[in-house]
Amino acid sequence: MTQPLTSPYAPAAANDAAGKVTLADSVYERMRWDIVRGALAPGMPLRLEQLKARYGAGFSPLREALNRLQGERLVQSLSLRGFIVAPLSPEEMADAIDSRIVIETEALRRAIQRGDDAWEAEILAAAHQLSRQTGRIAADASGEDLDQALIELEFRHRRFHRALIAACGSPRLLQMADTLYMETERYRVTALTRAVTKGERNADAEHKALVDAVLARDAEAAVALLERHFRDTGRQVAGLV
Amino acid sequence: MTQPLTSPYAPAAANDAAGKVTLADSVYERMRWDIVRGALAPGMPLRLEQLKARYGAGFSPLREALNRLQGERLVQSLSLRGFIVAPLSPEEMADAIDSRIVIETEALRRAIQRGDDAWEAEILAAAHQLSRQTGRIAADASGEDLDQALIELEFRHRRFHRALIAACGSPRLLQMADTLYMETERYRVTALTRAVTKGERNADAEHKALVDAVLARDAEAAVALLERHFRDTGRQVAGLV
DNA sequence: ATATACAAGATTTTCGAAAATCCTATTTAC
DNA sequence: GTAAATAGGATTTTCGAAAATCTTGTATAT
Repeated sequence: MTQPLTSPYAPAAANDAAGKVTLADSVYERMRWDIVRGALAPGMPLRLEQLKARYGAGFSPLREALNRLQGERLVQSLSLRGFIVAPLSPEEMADAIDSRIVIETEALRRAIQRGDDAWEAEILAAAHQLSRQTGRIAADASGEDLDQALIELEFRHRRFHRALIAACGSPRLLQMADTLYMETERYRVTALTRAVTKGERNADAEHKALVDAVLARDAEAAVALLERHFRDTGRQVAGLV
Repeated sequence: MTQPLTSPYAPAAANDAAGKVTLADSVYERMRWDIVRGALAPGMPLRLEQLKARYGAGFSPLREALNRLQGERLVQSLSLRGFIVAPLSPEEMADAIDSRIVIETEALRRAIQRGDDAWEAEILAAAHQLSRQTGRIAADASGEDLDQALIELEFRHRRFHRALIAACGSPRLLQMADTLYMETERYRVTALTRAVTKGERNADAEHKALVDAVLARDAEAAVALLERHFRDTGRQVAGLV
């Protein structure tokens, strides 16, 4: 449960050795998180000199991180002109959500067919923790701790959706889902604060319905709910832009 | 039409600027091709000193290329212990083919719905060129030119399958399809020579049936044929291992 | 005999400087 | 006045050396 609150993600392309050891690994994670949460603004040029100061690393680890991030579509490389934070746009968001539906509905079908007790238990545990955190934030939306509380919320939200499909049996589907999750997360981050603190939408109810359908092994219902959940979030975010 | 025969692939993550200019780009492409065709054996450790000699580049561009390749699952990074060529295994092949079916059948459905005249024309052109090359190789399977002829075949095969889904309208589905194509290509390469030169299987007929279904805009039939095509190839490759 | 500690060599990772390239502003030519 | 040429500065890209880490083999202790 002790999670580094500054970066709620597990490494997308898990390194074999124990934990992150190299500077490049660390820069990669910190930078990914900075992009997802918008600390590095979309479209912003990433000057090496500036990154060097920000992350306290030389050119090599920075470049290493940048190249990995490029593979996840979080940064774009302009040959001979450096890197920029991947821009956001309604078209890109729509494609990311569409693709996420393709991947995750298939993964969910497989998980429902193959999942065991441990899978069910993890879903319930994750759903509970997510629900608790949502309630906590809605209750007292104070300024100081809010940021940390939202980060924790994001971590639990991530864990819940990962738990749903974890038993799908396909490393590739899971990896693609991870990448797409992060991409769509960039769009959600802005909208998240408002939605949760002001109770503009009750995603909690949607999550609960999803859990019920999944545990009943009703693949069609679960897939329909998941797809609707994604599309609703997309519409909500689009409405804020 | 003038294609560098040593590397039939377009860059997976297309760089914005004109053509490849940096050393890292060039190393990346050459190395990717070397891995796909097996010149760098699966599981083989990639020692920097050795790569430096092979590609005539310093540590920086090599590392850059390695990191990008990692994102496409063509190499694996062992933290603090360098890189290895991603190993091949029946399990990985099955997952790659399965995932490819998920992505490409969806993309094909969309392309059939949205494709215009240019899309149809490109499919016919690609299918024709592929068929011609297949016949050419089956006719005179001489030793010297065979390698180059097979590379050309691979290039045309790639172009055909890309053409089918090109009109799907989703950059992400196309990129994922590209990545998975390369992964599965690693398994086909070994089997390809034997299959084509000995006429053990007539993929040409499968391709033709696919084109017919697609141009008739019969999505269900086309998707079924594509899925069967992928699975058959998988079985054939598995049979040779 | 087995296990632990240590040293030597190999390899990766990181750094900062040097080279190459791009961008911008100014000048020059027409 | 407009366009091409050019110089200066900024930035990326590449290199090779230095630092850090891992691996292997040998010696020492139990």
